[in-house]
Amino acid sequence: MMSLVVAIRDMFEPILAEMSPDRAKVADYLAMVKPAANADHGDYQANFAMALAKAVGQKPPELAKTIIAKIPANHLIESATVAGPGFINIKLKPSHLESRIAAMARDERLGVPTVAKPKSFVVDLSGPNVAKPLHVGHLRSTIIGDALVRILRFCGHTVVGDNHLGDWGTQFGILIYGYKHHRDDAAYAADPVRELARLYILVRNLAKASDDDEDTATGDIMDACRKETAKLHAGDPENVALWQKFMPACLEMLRPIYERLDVKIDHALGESFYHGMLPGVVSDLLEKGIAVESNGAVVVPNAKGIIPKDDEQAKKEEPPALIRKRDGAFTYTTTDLATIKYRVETWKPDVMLYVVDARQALHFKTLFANAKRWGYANVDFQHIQFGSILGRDKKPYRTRDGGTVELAALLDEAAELGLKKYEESYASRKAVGHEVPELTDEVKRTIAETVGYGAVKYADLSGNRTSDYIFDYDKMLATEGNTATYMQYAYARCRSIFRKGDIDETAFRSKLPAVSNTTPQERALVVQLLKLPEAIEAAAAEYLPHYLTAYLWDLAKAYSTFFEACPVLKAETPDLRDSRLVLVDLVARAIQLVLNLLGIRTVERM
RNA sequence: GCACCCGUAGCUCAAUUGGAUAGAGCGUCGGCCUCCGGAGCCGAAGGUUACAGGUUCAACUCCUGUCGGGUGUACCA
Repeated sequence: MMSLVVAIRDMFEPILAEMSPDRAKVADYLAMVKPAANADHGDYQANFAMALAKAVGQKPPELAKTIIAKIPANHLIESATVAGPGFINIKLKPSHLESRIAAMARDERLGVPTVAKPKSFVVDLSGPNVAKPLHVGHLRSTIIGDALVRILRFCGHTVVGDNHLGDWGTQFGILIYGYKHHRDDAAYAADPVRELARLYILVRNLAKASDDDEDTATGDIMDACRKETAKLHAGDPENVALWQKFMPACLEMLRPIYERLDVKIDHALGESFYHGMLPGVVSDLLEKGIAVESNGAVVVPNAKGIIPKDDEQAKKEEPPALIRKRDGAFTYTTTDLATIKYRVETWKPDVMLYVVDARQALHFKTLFANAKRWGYANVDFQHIQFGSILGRDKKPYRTRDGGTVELAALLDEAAELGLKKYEESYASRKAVGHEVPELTDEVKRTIAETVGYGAVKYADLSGNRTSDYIFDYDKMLATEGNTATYMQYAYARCRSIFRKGDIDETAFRSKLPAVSNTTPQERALVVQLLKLPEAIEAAAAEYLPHYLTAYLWDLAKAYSTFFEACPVLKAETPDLRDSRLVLVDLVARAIQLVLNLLGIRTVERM
């Protein structure tokens, strides 16, 4: 089923084709049909009369009237009126809304079509450094990346998620050094994951290196660690064997966090995977004349083709991309180029998304430019950037004593607060005299985690991803406003109605009653439900998950208003009751579907 | 120095990519519980969209400049 907005555009298409002097502009004009900015103006609005008037030399309001007069008899539009400087306000026929909502209810995909021309995507997401605990810095890439994978896949695209692990860096030097000098064999045999975690922290503390400066920290111990890293990279048999021995345990450290986040990534091809390809990348770039030697290193000139000759020029120009250091070591640019080569050869993507912190914008700008020079010009590279997570003091989010916040602890706290929310709600409902069921600890734990983790994810996804955001448990778990909790609550209320009415939704859906939309609240809810396909398409097209949270927020508000005004189980007639049940069920399904696209779960009671 | 991002209500954020009277939540003020879940609903106040120009029928959005904040700037990834 085509979406509402497309159906309306199709109606105007022949009219505009006839009237427009420039046929090529018709598509642009049609794009000016959008949902009404203000519900008082109707359901949809067409803004093309002003632009077209300019082209044909007429006054916009008169031209709008002419266009309206040409609309053929149809079952879609009830009225089209001219307003202001030439807007066409469109109101849809209730009968059409009803038949659309019926079709939506019959459809497992809730009327969301798959794309006509599926593309192939590779999404680079999460990318933690293994061998150390996952921390808050990896949260956004993981959450946003996972949401994009889910959204694009739902739209019908082929999507490969790839976790580009940092599994070849200094942290292994630290582990190898620790294992050689401080290991406890019995502890390692009993629980390698725990022992490696202990060694990593021990060595870091001995070297007094923080998470940020482990690559640059000075001191004998860090020098020794870096030597172990260099030996690993040079192929030293002992260190390579240790690396191979450690890797399974390192991956095992990550697994529980991804499980809790409900994130599954298809591949985890880390830096180590590309290690062997790097010399070939450099020699190929040199052969093709894309890279040159400079100061003993190998570099690719910047976008202007410049390699700074002196400090003065270096200050003015964008830097070249270094692909082999003077000491012979390769850089992350080299690895990234090798990764592009591998991904293109293996998965042949049309689009490659890098869900990475905005601070790496310059790196990706040069990386993409260089990849295109190298022969990958037909791949659409996109840096899906996002801002930093800040604390309430607007500085990078840290623990009270200034350390990095580990994800395990963060999720623990979120679930704990989720449980507290439930208990507060339980007490207050009980106090008001509601009948509240006693739930098992198991069910309560599921509620706590669903609410807590959902709150964290939703808070991350509901803002425009490019801006920084302030991490605040109180705000993300708020029961008022645009939060996961509110959406989950709206869902639980829908489900509660079906429970209360003792209605089996599977049976109900198999024999759907007719829908009417007599009251303004019902009509508003119907129109909002029908905007679902547009919301998903927009989120997929712009890679902006917050379009989906905005949709959910509007839907939940429309539902709450409906809920207050329109009794369902106690509706005046059985037909009306059934009609409203369809709406309630659709709200629940739409919330569940969209939350699922964001990687957030729902619960039947909370 | 140069480059990129940002500046919207007291606070946290939107604004469907150039459309009508710039919208929400929190907070403030005022209503609503014999009623399907009050983790709720209805309403009010609150704005020179940092500032100054420009383009356009139309600018928070595009261009130029100024001020303020953040980030990044070849051998760490």
